[in-house]
Amino acid sequence: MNREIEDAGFGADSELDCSTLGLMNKLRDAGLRPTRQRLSLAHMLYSKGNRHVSAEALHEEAEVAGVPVSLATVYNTLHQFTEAGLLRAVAVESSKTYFDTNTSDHHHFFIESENRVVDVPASHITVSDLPEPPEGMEVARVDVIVRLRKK
Amino acid sequence: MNREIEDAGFGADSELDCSTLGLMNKLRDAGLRPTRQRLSLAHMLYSKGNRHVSAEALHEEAEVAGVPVSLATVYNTLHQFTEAGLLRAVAVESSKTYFDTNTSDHHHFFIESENRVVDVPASHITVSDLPEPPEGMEVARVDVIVRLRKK
DNA sequence: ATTTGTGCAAATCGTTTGCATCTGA
DNA sequence: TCAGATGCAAACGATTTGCACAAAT
Repeated sequence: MNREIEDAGFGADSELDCSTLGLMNKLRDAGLRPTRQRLSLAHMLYSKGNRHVSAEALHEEAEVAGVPVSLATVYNTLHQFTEAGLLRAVAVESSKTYFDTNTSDHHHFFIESENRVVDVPASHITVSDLPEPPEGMEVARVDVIVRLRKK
Repeated sequence: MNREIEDAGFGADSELDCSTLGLMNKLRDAGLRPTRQRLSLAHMLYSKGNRHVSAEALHEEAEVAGVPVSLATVYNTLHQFTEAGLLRAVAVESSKTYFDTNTSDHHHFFIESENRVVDVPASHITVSDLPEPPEGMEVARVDVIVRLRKK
């Protein structure tokens, strides 16, 4: 087991905490090999509370942290995580895609002046009187985006 | 007045109906010169009920209709219209921007399999218990997107 | 005459892809 | 071993921009 962790690229001075072990299982469960890059990215994503990151931002963060990952791999990883249900893509504005580490039922504030996304617990917004979907269609998800501007 | 309309590029066989006159005023009121291209685009946008178009789609539509407009002008026009409150940008997925000719308070169905947007009257969705916006912020708008998939 | 809009082509931005190379089970 | 992952650079699609030309007031 220790061998495995070593192989994954965590040297003697790295934290070999249960969070890392948890991540490996998280990835395995999702059918994704716990590679060095995926573990690093997962670590950055999930060890700081709920986050909303763009591919570009995560890539830079990795560089700063001295973790060599190509941008293409960041994109691949984000999409794989999303497909696996480990992340959720948030569509706030049609230019950048934001990935939300919070996959539970909730909504979003979008602060337009800062291009920043903030979670709003689902319990704090009630959507009712939803109309019937057209024939043969069903509701996949309801996204509520509360756009905020400076007062 | 008729002169003006002729200058705007509407020949003898064009419909010089009040809809066109209305459009000219609509543009003037928005502080936009009623040029040939803007009038044509406005006409395509507003004479067929509520629509959700992408720049690319509108550009093609113009070409088919024999109205020569460059794609850059279509983009410019759509943005100008949006700033003027004549259109509303809908963010459904982070790749294409859709422009909605319905600027009144309402929400959207998004049919993922067809990349199609459909209006839902605001009266058919109730959003309640909205949380307090952070200090110094106010709600600019609440967007509800009901994502549909084939059953 | 002066300001504003238009078209084109090149530039940019975010994202995806092809392919040779490497790595984990 | 060998399917699966990575990196790089080139390809891509949507959108923007710079600038010469044309049209509107």
